[in-house]
Amino acid sequence: MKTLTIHQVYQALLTLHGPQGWWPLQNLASPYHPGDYSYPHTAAERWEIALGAVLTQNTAWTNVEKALQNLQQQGLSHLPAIQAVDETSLGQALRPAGYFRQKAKKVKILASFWPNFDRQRHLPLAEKRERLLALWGIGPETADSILLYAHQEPIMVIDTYTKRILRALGVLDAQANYDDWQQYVHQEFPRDYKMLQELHALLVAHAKIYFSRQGPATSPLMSIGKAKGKRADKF
DNA sequence: AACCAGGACGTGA
DNA sequence: TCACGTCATGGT
Repeated sequence: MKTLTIHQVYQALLTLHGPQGWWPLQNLASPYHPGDYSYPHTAAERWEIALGAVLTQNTAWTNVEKALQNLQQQGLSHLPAIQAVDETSLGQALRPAGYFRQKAKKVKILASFWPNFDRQRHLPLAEKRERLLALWGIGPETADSILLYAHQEPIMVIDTYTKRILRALGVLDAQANYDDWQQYVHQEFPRDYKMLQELHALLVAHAKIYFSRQGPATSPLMSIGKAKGKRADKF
């Protein structure tokens, strides 16, 4: 079946939605503006991205924002405060983000690991990825989100939205696993962190509008490509 | 009132 | 490996 290339998808989404400019955290000193890929500049900003990557696991970003507001109000935005607070209290602040007991544990583990890891951010990508994956609570998507957005490493994030859109376009079959998806994108798309950030952010923005499980919207991508069906109905 | 949201882990086969 | 249950709050 004839399908769009990843690069064609990227160009189409860029025309449709414009530059996204992730990561969309709110507590940052220097917010991430579309077109500005020099961010993040400071250790505090890199930590906020890592924190947000854990909090948004299978969770709507609006709920993550509420949890981040709680942390700020309770003086728990910075790393030392999170390291000092007990897990139960941290969990209460994280309640709006869901899975609050698990996420409190995950955040405590990541917080103790982060300073040394961030200090060694010049280490090889593969080694850093292994170290992240060795942590309880950090899976492939969270690890790659941290590497791509906090450390500006050229690695693709594969989330449910990415798979949903690319599968609907007939890119890979249903039995592909995370590494299969990632290798495919890496083969077909420039290994450039700025472009990979935009590609992923654009896929998420597009999916929120046109690939929600409830919404009736029909994606313009489906008419550009030759994929059959207006939108994927089962994933 | 079910269903869903930018996953990851533990378990059993 | 891999499918399946579990974790949890807030919006639609």
